[in-house]
Amino acid sequence: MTQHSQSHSTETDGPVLTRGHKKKARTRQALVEAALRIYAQKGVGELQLNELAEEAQVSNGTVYNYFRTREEVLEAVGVELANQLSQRVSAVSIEIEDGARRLTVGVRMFIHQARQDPQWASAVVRVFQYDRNIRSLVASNLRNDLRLGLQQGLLHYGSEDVALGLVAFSTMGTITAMLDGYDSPDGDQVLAEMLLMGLGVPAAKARRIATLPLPTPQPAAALAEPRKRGRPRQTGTPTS
Amino acid sequence: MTQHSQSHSTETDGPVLTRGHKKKARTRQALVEAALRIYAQKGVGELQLNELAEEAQVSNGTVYNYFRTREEVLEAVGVELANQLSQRVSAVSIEIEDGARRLTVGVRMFIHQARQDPQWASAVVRVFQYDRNIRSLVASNLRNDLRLGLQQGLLHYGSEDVALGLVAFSTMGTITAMLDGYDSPDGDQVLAEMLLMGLGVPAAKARRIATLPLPTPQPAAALAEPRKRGRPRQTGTPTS
Amino acid sequence: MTQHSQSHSTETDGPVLTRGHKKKARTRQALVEAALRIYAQKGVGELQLNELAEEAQVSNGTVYNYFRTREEVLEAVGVELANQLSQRVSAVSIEIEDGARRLTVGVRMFIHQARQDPQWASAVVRVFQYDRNIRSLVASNLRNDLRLGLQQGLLHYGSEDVALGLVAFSTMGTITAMLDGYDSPDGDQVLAEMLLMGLGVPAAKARRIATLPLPTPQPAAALAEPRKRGRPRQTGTPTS
Amino acid sequence: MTQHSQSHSTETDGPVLTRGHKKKARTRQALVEAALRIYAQKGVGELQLNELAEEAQVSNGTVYNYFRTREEVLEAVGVELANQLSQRVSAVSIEIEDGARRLTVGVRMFIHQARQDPQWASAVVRVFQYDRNIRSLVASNLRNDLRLGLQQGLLHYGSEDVALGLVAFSTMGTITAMLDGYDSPDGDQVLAEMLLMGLGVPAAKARRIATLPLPTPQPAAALAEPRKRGRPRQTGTPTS
DNA sequence: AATGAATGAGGCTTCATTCAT
DNA sequence: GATGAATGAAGCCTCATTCAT
Repeated sequence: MTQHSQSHSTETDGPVLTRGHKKKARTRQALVEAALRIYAQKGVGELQLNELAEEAQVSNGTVYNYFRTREEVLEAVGVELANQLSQRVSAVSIEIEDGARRLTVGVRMFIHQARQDPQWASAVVRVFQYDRNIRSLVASNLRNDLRLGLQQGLLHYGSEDVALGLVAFSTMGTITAMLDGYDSPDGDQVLAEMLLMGLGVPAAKARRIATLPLPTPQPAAALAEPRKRGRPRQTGTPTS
Repeated sequence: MTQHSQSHSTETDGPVLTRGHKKKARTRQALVEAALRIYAQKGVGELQLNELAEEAQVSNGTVYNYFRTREEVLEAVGVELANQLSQRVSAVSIEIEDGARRLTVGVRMFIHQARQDPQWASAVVRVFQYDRNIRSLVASNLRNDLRLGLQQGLLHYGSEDVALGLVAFSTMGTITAMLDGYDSPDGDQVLAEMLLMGLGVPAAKARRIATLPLPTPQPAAALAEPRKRGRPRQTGTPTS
Repeated sequence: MTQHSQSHSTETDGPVLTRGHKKKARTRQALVEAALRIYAQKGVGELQLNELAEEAQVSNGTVYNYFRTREEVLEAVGVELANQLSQRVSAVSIEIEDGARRLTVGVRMFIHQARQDPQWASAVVRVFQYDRNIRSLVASNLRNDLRLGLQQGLLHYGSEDVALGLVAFSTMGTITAMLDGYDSPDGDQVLAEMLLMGLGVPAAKARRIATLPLPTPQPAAALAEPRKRGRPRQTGTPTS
Repeated sequence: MTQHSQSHSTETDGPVLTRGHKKKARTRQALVEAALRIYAQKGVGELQLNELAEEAQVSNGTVYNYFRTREEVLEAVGVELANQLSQRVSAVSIEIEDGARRLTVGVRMFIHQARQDPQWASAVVRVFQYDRNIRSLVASNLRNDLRLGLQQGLLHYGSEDVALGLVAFSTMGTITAMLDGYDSPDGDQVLAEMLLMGLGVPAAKARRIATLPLPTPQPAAALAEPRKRGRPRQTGTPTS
């Protein structure tokens, strides 16, 4: 009954799948995106399927044509987000050979995109907190850059795991702070510089690398569609 | 007449612990501690009041003699944890005048305690993620040390907010990584060193400061009481 | 364990009971009166024992020193109110020999007192609706007057039961309307006149009887004490 | 899309009853009717939603597809009953031009129906006591007849509000007495005669109007469906 | 596939009652 | 007796899931 058309990923599946009944796959995508919007506002654990259905403009029963269970929705959204992340990051630093710069670019692009699309950023941060698989994925991306920099003699660190944590969590932290209302305009550069220094890059060089212009940004897509119906809501998100 | 007789735990409860008369009011403390244990295992949003009651060995109705609503429990526990944090941190670095060292000691002690009491650590991390008030509190503690180090010419950073995020989130991240299973034995020193370097301390000096022996640790207390009854548990939160 | 000191009735038991420990009996009376105030505001079925305790300025446990169960409280209050009613009514028309006038005076006094003490009136109306024993009591008082009037050739009616209902319910209705906000200044006279006419008294005579001056009113007593303590409520834990 | 599809019952549902498509939406009506049966047995304030669900043969959750809260159920049932009342009354006296007779017919029909369907009567009386909006509605219906009678020179009264209370409450009182076990066979005629006299109609004329034959009665419908499952019941309301 | 009503387990909350001090 | 914390049954309400159309 469910169909599981494997069309996640970020919209890139243009000519894939017999284009006759794209509608079906679109609904699934609409659900996933709606879920991300809800994540952004209320957190992962707070996602409710009737709200999801409403947000995606389908009836509640329809959700079950695409997912067998709530758990499956969470998983699918996690996968989708992971794909988005991989893709956005790798797209941007694909041509860079320098490990330190790859790292820098990744961190800064991430923060940039977060500033442009706070909803997406909020969802990412929350999933990162919620789902250790996502953390693993992010880590494995970073790990490559770190090792590359190490081999190239650009970076120096005592523990790869600690370095990993430093980079990943301080980036997420900067975004969190931004969402909390503490936004420094060139926070991305400042953070990148600090991180490079922390990873053994001399101050002058760190600053130079951290302030290089970024490659052309990606089109964000896929999120930010506002909800249609309903009063201002007030169901969820307690403190944060 | 009814409530909050004894209040905030970590007070030094002067003469005798069991002063008889207010023995009942210690139930509140039992509830808060039970809540922390549950946070540690399942997350903040997953706290359920019947489970809380069971964990604290009281009946469900008793919870409502101390908190009007579930929301109030979350808040009270957040406050409690915030108090614990402030106190532990300030207790440990109270005699240190050097901003860079204060920072270092704080970060390292925190990680140490987390390693000794993973349950407490898990609760702290989760509350930190969940509750922006806790983040604010941690930030304000750190801010003092940062400014001190800056005035003393020991630290150099471009943005206080970013520096704040760097220190706080990478510390929490290191603990999260530890709880995820990535434990580096000297992680605290390594992280401290990286952070100092990131904040402009020369490499050699950073290493020296980061490897100084720590002051005598505090008795952790207050957590780690095991649950008594119940099935093997495993109800909640999937991934994290 | 309970004491059941039979001191209900309306304060008249001056020199009864060894006056040593009147305090005890006073508490019981305080509870009954508090209950009446709550009846007036929320209705009989809505009485809650913790609220009762607060209103009576005792602790919740104390209620159970005087009543074994909530049901017993309701009953005691019903009895008290019945006594009050009998007493007030009979006190006022005790010297009147004319059935029609007795009826008239009873109805009018009742409405008068209701206007002077709306809280008491509200309680009476609600108990009248709730408790058929009270209805019986009121009925039996009225029945005497009706029969008297019939024997004296002053009243004429086809069914005693219907006449009873007419008088009792329209009186309660007038009070209810008053509490609903529809207050006619001399509603008591108007109603009495209508009732007399309905019971076969010629119009002129009805008006004359209905407009006779009333005997001296009773001191109301026993209700209307305001609540003492408390901010606007705030039962729970103030956390901090 | 979710709520109150069919609304207020007593509509004549034109062609076929079971039109298939909106069959589901008739659940609402089942709920309202079930609520009336419970009102009749236990009182308005005593309505419990699990019992309501059982009585209406749906699961408890279903109730919340139609009403957001218990309070909303009470309100909706009140409105429904108000509609039923308006309709029944106006249906019966629609062709009568004489204010006194309209009044008489209304009162008598009401008592008749109450005798035929004591469950419905009990619900009506209880709602009338509980809900001042219902009282207002009844009043506004009566008011028209009273004014008409006044204009026509048939009725004479000093205060419309008092007259209103007299008629309405004595009618409800007669029904209450009937439910209490005091049933006079011609109670409706006797009461009507008394009321007319009370409103200034000469005795002979009053009797003549009060004893005229009534129009054909309405089919009562909508109540009296027995409960299916369950223990012998008897949980609630003690006295009345 | 889509819809939306129905379901019911399970969580939150209240409140009469008990009990130790 | 008086107190007020503790108790737990019972009611309200939510929400993932099922099902008939």
